[in-house]
Amino acid sequence: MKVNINDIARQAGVSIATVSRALNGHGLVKEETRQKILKIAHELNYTPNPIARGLSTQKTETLGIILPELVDEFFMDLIHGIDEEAYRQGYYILLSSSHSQRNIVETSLEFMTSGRVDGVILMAPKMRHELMDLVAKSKRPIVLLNCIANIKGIASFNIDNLGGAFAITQHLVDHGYKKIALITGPEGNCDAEERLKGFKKALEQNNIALNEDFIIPGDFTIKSGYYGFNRLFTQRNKPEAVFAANDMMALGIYQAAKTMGLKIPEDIAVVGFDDIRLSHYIHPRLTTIHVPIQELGSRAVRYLIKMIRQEVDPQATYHEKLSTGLIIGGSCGCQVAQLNTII
Amino acid sequence: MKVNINDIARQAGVSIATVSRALNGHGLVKEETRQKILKIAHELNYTPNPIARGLSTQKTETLGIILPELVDEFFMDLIHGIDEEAYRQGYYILLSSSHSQRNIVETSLEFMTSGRVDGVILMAPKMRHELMDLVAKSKRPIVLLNCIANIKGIASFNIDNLGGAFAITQHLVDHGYKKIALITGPEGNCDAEERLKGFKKALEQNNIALNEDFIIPGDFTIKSGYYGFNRLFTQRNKPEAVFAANDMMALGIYQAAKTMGLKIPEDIAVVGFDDIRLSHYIHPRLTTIHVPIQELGSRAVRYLIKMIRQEVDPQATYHEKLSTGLIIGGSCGCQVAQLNTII
DNA sequence: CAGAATAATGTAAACGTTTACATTATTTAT
DNA sequence: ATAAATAATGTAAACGTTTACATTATTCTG
Repeated sequence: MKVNINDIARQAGVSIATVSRALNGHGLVKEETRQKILKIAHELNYTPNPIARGLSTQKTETLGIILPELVDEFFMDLIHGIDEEAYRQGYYILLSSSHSQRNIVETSLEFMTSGRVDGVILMAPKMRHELMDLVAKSKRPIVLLNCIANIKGIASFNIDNLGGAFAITQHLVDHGYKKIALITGPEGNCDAEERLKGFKKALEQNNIALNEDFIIPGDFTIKSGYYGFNRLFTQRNKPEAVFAANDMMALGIYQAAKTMGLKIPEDIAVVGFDDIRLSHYIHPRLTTIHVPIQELGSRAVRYLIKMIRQEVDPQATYHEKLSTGLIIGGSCGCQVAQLNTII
Repeated sequence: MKVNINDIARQAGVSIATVSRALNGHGLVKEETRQKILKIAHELNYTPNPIARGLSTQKTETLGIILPELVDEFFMDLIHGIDEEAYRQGYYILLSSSHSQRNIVETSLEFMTSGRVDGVILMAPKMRHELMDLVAKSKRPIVLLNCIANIKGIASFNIDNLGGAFAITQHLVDHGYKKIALITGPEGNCDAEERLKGFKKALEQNNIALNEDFIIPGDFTIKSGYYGFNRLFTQRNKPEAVFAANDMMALGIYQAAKTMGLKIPEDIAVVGFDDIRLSHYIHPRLTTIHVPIQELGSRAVRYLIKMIRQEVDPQATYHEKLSTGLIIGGSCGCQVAQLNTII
């Protein structure tokens, strides 16, 4: 039979309020009484029912995590970071992702109104109006994981896309490349837009004229990298280096280069962005930007819990941009020892 | 101000019990009354508080998912399958994973006793005694995702490791290879043990003597594949084909082969198990066994919900083994068109 | 029309915890 | 010793829903 607080109180010869105070560590309880209660609770394997506690306190110690999809290691790393930090702070993770049967607006609405979660981490690469409305109206703390920065009353976290793209483009420039192309991410995706900005900024700061023919639209898939590179190399004016706005597209470029009989980096230097695991194992190892995804997850959780606990103002405007790191492989032209290659 | 059931009842001029009956669709309610209540609830944006409902019904419509780790695409695919099916059936996912700060026994105990979840999906590659005790004593339905099969009162799901290993070993035999090696998975990991069994069974059924020197222990990492292959090829007696018990180890074999100046499949045929995404992009494409991980997740959820709803006996013994598929690449010696390669 | 059966609704309590405020016990100060 | 202050405990209600069983309303049958 399930033990409840009344059983503990009866056996300890005190009221249920005293049991509650003893177990929760606030309110006055004589130390002697408290020890007695703790001992009995331990003997009877009693822990407070979190559902009842949730109804009483209006807090569930649960965080809602809303993701746009669950398709690659990025999301694994993010969830991993979130899970670790949440656990560390005594929170549970209610996970939800968009798929063919559910969209992100419905899920967001539900999490924000249902009482199941104390706060929400929302990742939506494209922030539609209806979503922004929801976020603005929410009674529950929310942390966004995207480019939205310095908007009144919004807390958001992201990686420094612009800084990373700048760094890797600068690296190509430092190699002496002048004709540098970019295969972009999807239109409307703000990470992609920031990477484009970083690319342009690096060219500008190095007094390299931007050639619009060297900006090819992509969609973060291998295929768009493959076809984008094909397009670049069927143009009259050919680049000497190409920056793929993510590593998957860089893989597509590797494919296309092989098909065309081009050598990397001798004929064409290639760099990517996000340092997926695969990038370690291709030849030459891809030069790319490492992004701290787990840390992104854990920092977002930390701030969200601060808001829930009112340790920071939930209405405050806050933004964090996590810095990225340049990972040197051989694909840009650097001479590196390469042990970890497949072929 | 948060609307509650009393507001709806007052405005509809009925009791809260009638509101509850109307919204939950059971118990008698006059259709006219029901429509009126639904209309008002909709106008006031009322939905029942799930926490209060949970306390009353002792059901939260939440499933606890306990995973041993969150490190690769296997877990992403599994969570994806779980998430989709749970959503389809109106359930939420409370996700928890082991990490440096938490072990699987604690988490299992907590999920089974705390009332936060209606049932649990537990994946533990090594079923320790204390875990088996917990599972046996649990008041909540549990589905295991591992090799435990046909144990009294336990429901479990897994992929057909033995069948897949048999099939891929048979494929090597069909190529005419007689000297076939295996790099195993970790000791005590039952998936690994089943793959070893399938390997042995294929040899036996083809009257090929098992050479113990051709069984090399591995741990599912690239490194153990690399060093395992090195060991195989420093032996006097060398194999003509090697089956890596997972694709990551197969990648390690590719590395080692390159280092040694061996060609795949000309000098040594290589096959793997689990068809990770990376296996599509190496040259030659790895011949491997495809495993339906998303389906594993969704079938486990489906059965768990059946147990929760008492549509099946929660004390019944049940096991499902999901069949695998042979994916032909060039690494075994088959001639295949290979477009999707990196180099 | 009256009684029986069925449909519909309401009342009260349950679920298990937390906590504001009232009450009691103990300690301190004069 | 008495009064005031502080510590400790208890009572009652709250949180928001569900549902067993009682009550009332409506319909059916003889």
